[in-house]
Amino acid sequence: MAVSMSHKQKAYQGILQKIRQYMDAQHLQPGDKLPSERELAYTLGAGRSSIREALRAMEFLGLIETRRGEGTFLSTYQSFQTVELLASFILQEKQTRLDLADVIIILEKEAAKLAFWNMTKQDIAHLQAIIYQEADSLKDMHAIFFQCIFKKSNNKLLAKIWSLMYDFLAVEQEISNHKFFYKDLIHMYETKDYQGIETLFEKMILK
Amino acid sequence: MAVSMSHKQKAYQGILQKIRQYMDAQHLQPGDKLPSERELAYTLGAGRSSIREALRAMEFLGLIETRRGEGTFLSTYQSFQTVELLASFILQEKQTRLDLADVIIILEKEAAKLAFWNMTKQDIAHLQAIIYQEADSLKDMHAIFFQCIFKKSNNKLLAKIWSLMYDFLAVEQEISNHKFFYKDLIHMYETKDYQGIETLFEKMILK
DNA sequence: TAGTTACTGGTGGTCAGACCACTGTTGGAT
DNA sequence: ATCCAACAGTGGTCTGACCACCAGTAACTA
Repeated sequence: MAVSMSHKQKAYQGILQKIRQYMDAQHLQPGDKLPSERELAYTLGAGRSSIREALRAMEFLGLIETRRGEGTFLSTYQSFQTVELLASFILQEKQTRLDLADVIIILEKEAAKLAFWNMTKQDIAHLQAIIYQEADSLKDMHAIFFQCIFKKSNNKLLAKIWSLMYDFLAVEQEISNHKFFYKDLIHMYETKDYQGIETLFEKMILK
Repeated sequence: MAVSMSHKQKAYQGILQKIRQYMDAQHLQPGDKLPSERELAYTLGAGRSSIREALRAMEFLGLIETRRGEGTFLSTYQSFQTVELLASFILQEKQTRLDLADVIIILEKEAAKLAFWNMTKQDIAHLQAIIYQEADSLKDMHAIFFQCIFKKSNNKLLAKIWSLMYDFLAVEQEISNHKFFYKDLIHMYETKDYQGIETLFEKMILK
């Protein structure tokens, strides 16, 4: 078998990686052309059908754009259409919601900890202001509050995952019960109580 | 051409629709089995490769699950495919790759902690076995090791995010430095040292 | 020369057939 | 009744073959 399959991983997943590497190595910009499917197949040592499955995945994500007779190109725009499509599939299974809630708490906790070391007095004051100026809803306030924290965490990926998950949270679903929570967190920043953050969030994990 | 192509629409898109219809007509429930690829190809009048491209898309969306030697099944865990989406086009950016490493560590840490309360002696023995039976690569070993832990964490969403992120890790990128790491973790399970897990992972976060 | 046409090579789109590796079952031997 | 080997079915992959389409280029015309 040409494509190295490390443990059940399908070929197209490996190919995705390789194509990504290729894009990186060649410094491809949006709009640039990718090698032809046949060439990719030869270069990466895979069958053309496997290459195509990988490309379909990328196309589905809006990463590339294929034009018959011309070739495959890096997409110039990030299509968000996919997001909406996916949103329509959101499931209502109970367990998933519980999982989701935990995941969000975990992300918020870690962001709060990462942000800990970058938190200035000004930032703290800002947080304070957020919880006092009444927002439309608790959920909005919560979102703004943590957007701020995620920003200070300096990890955009973490922030992105969070915002995505957060969008899925049913509106009715409670976020954090009381304002005490936010005040407590701010207080920990003020008093440099790193360990306290862990404890504060830990209580909220359901299981 | 067997598959009706209403101008420019690709075959697999039409096939997606047809499969949807089929699912509806047959009242398929999550977990039910789909016809085999060959049968679908015959029934829908398309080539098997086109069927596969459609199935790949559905799999990518988390709608189905394929099991080699068994068949294709409706996923019991639909939704949050969004994560995948996000992952891929977020990861195009540069800085995010550094963030990625941290995120993965965070996810693994939290999974390890969630799993803590469900860990039996048998499970621990299993983990032990994994690190001793030499795998193809360290990355593979690591993956198997944590797949086990994520399973015990009882949070499928967390696991899904992790596996996705993990796929994006460049092969060369080191995971965890030494085998000591795994042994340490196992030891903490044995000695019921919950706090130790936090500390163990904390050291690995870059910033 | 300038403009049109026809040709040609390359590309994605699709299909058919062939293996392989894996799974669950079945039927016979014990 | 139990066990195990052979088997049929399935997804995973590769190959080779067409087709439809596009972009140049060469040839032809005016």
